[in-house]
Amino acid sequence: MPSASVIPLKPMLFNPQAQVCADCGIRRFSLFGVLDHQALDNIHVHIADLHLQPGQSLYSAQGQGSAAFTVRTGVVRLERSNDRGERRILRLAGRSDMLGMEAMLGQSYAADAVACTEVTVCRLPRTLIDELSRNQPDLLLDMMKRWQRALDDADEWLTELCAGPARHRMLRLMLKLSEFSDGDQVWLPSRLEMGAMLDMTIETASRLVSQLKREGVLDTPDQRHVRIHMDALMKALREDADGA
Amino acid sequence: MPSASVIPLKPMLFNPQAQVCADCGIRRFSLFGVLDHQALDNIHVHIADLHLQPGQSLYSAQGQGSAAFTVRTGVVRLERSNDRGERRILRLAGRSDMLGMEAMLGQSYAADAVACTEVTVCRLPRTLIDELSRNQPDLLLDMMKRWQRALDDADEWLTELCAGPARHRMLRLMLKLSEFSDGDQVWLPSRLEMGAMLDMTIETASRLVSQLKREGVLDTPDQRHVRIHMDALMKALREDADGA
DNA sequence: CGCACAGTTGAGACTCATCAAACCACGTGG
DNA sequence: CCACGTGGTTTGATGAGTCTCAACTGTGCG
Repeated sequence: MPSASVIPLKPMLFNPQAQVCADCGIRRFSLFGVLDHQALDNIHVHIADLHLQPGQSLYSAQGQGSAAFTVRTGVVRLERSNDRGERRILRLAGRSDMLGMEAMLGQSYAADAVACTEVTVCRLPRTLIDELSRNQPDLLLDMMKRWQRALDDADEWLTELCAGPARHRMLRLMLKLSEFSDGDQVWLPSRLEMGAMLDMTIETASRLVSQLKREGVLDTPDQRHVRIHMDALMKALREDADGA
Repeated sequence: MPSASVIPLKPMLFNPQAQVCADCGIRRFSLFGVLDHQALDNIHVHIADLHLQPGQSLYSAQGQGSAAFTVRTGVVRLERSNDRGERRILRLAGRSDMLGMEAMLGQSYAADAVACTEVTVCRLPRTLIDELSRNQPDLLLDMMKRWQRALDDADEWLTELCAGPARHRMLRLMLKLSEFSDGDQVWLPSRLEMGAMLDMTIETASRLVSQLKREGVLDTPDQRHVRIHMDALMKALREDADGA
């Protein structure tokens, strides 16, 4: 037994990877959240930390996937081209969301993942799942919950953002964006991105944003950020639901 | 060794449940497809066989889920109400698709599941997943693949059926429906259902169907079935993609 | 300064929703 | 048997909502 003077408050972690994960700000929301320090120490695969600039691609559809990812900061969009060659944004991933999990099943990626803002992610190599099923089978259940969460997100995106008149879809988008806020500022997509999310033209998106600014629902300190006045937004959503 | 005259061609299964599953026509597409007879014999939970009439509900959102289901025959729709109280169909499930898997994670159902046609399903009790993780951990990986497949379906539904002009969405729906065909007849949704899938009114849906009948893409032996002329459909889809 | 590019705004065309009426296939009850 | 209502479907006329095309305005950058 080591002398008391050198025992740290937390158990010492000999695996440097474990130390990084232990200190990670979002660990309690992430896959490893349920692991204690000791268990963390037993993870042997290399978990890399990636940093992306807006517009940079995290992975591409059809690419043979070699890793899944956990978003630590920023917003990532999942997109796909349909048969007419138009790009469609399927959904957004933010802090603590996991994407590209299909790679862990040996499948190719199902969509493109592109950074919308500055983004930091953890890269979880494909082999992690093998290690988990051997050493931490409990985490497989957690993985399933991640899948279910992705499915829930997809379903919600479809019901809320893909139906009804353009104005209503835009209002719902603002509500959705507010979920990705850090502080009172929220990332504001380009008009092109809005179009790809809501299936409308950039002109319509622009008109709607301008309109909401005039109504005092939004204001835009700069081109890529927006302050959303939630009370006004909610009021608009209500009026719009039963008013039409 | 028993005398040759009494040895069955397949090994004898003592668990009556196993016998049912072994004889199931879709077993090789289903969760238990990878199990051999012996392993099948070790499944102890009770897997019930359900039969539903068109319009009958399989489960409802918010209901505390007690089971997942595998579709053996027929078509089931997953639907949800959005904030404006309109029902939206999220996707369809057919032969060998699994639904309600969230129940296995102890969660409530994320949507309503309703039979569109006559339907037969297997009911897989929630406790099955515990049994699997204890006795057949390999199947957990298979379960994950099911989740990924559901996610892929959701993403495809969104990209193909939720964007573009009404006519194009209707054409894509016909293509999608043809995946659920048995024989040359395919289930034809009601106009109300089409509206809930494609976000259009029943009038628009009706007009488009009539138009496609006139063009020789569809014909309807009876109200609830359609014969789809795939070559004409494909031609229409192509013209529609680059023509507009 | 001038170019490139995203965003804004307007006018007209077209798609689709709305409202209304008629039709059809049913089953019910007189 | 037929009249009758019911619920889903079809069709038409009209108007609202979006797209398209076009011009213009900003903003950043060489």
